Amino acid sequence: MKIGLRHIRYFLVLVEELNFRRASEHLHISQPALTRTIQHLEAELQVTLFERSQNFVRLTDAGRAFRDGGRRVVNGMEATIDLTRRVSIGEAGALRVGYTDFAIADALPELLKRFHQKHPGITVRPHHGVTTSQLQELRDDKLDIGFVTGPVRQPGFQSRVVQTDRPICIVPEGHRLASRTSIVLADLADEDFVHGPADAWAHFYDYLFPLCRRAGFQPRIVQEAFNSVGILGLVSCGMGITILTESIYDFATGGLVPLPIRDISDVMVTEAIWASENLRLPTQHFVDFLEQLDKK
Amino acid sequence: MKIGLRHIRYFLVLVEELNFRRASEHLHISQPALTRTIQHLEAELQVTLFERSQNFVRLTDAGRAFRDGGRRVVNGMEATIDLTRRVSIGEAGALRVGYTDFAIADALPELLKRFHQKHPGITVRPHHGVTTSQLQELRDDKLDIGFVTGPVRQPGFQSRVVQTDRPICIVPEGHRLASRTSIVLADLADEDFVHGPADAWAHFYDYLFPLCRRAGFQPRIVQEAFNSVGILGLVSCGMGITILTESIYDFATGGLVPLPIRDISDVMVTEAIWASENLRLPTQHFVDFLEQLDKK
DNA sequence: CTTCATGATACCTTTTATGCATCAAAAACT
DNA sequence: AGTTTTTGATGCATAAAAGGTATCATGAAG
Repeated sequence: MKIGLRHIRYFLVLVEELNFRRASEHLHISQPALTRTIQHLEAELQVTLFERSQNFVRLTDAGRAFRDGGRRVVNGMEATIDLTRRVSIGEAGALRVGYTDFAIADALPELLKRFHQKHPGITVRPHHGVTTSQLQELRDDKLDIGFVTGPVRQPGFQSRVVQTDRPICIVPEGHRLASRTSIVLADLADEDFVHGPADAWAHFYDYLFPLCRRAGFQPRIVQEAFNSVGILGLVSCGMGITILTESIYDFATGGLVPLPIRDISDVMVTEAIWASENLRLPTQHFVDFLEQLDKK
Repeated sequence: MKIGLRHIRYFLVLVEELNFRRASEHLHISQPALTRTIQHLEAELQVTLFERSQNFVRLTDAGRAFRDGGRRVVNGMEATIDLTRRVSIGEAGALRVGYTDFAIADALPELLKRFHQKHPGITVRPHHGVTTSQLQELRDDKLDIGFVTGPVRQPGFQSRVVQTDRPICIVPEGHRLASRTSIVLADLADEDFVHGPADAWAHFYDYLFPLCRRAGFQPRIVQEAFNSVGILGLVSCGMGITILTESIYDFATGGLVPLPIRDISDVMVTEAIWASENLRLPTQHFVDFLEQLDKK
């Protein structure tokens, strides 16, 4: 015979009552049934849990230890059952969200905050990553939703624009262009650029390079940093200039000058992307949430 | 029907194997029995835990939640059973130990350290208190062992001397006696004394006052502090002098001068005291431990 | 000295769990 | 293409566990 949750539940009620008959009534069973269940429990444990006499029933030291542990077990079981049910109806769960520097600097924080208000049981697990790595993680089912630099067209996946940014040029204080109020792209033809590695930042380059080519030059990238904070850092110590978005510039600590670029009309888009089929419930909730944003 | 630990154990094995037949062999039951148990579990939870087909068995999101919670429950149950058994044979448990300033300043730390080495499963719960309050707590079964200022003779309790201290006089730097290398009690006849409250420190007074009376004076107590640290503090700011033990003087931070008292031959004893009957197992272990100290 | 309340035991019934035989469907093999 | 094997599910009979009723022994209260 093995110890089951039934034994523990009966035991805990008896601990409260310290009287077999009253405890058995509370449990809606007969008194002999309770007596035998406690006997079986003690036999299986090889431990006396109660001192009994006709006058009193009281816990032994070992009984107290079993009471404390038993309560934890029963509470843990109830919590587990509750959580499992909530997960099964999508009221609880985890959502793995990928994001780029561009997304986290602008729309994403507010978006996640509102999603959390609507679905407080769903834990958002943020995964930082560039567009290419997020797309791979989506295909590998390591990620539920990606926030990536668009436009992306991935077979089996759907996407939706959540953010548009007009790129700006960022130069260090004291730079020859720092006193200008705005520029055109051609002004940057002979500048040194600071940016991210070509493989990781491929999607941003796909957006930026054609614009420069149209303006008649190929940007000369002389320094690479692994994220936008690093890029801004290198710019501020005079290693070169860069083109990023205004929201990212807002994170800079100083020593930098933002310059609007008059002849860029194309915006840079950040898209949410997710699998078109077999969505997990938290993902489905997030997609519904994104779609409701349009209606409001 | 209710969920029992059996359901969870079977479920967890199936989670490991993800194959009903193999899991049933591992459990030493037939495959239909396992299928039924999992069906009952899912019916009771009203949750699908596994996606099944003839080709594969895999967990749902809810199944993963139940797996994590179920593991905690089963581990908690096993730990509880183990702890309960250990408590019942006295291998684990709690020992409520009372101690005075005199005890904790000298013998007790080493004693408790060695006891813990011998019985690592027993947690010592220290309760600071003066002799009188410890005796009350022993009678009320709030304490298993007291370390008190002796001699005490309490009906139904046994005691054993664990520490003897020769009292010394402690005066502040710059005091008229501070340059002496030792004194006799009569030197203190006209001094102001700092000590603890009469009710709480009754046992110490019972030891000290007769000595002073024999030396021909009644100590004049002008300041009271609640513990020995407070007494030493008041002495060091010149409020008076005191008589305590050398081990307590060792805790002083400075500004004090210790003076041996040549004409005190009676030592001050600290005793361990415990009930003579119906000892809890940890208490019995401690008493046995104290008795083994003599043999070594 | 009786009455009452307690926890334990004996005996029987109901409920639950299990094993065996078997099925339908898909995969693996010939 | 056809056969064999493997998978999880189901029907039915059996074993084991849990429960109920009646009753006992013991100590407390009246």
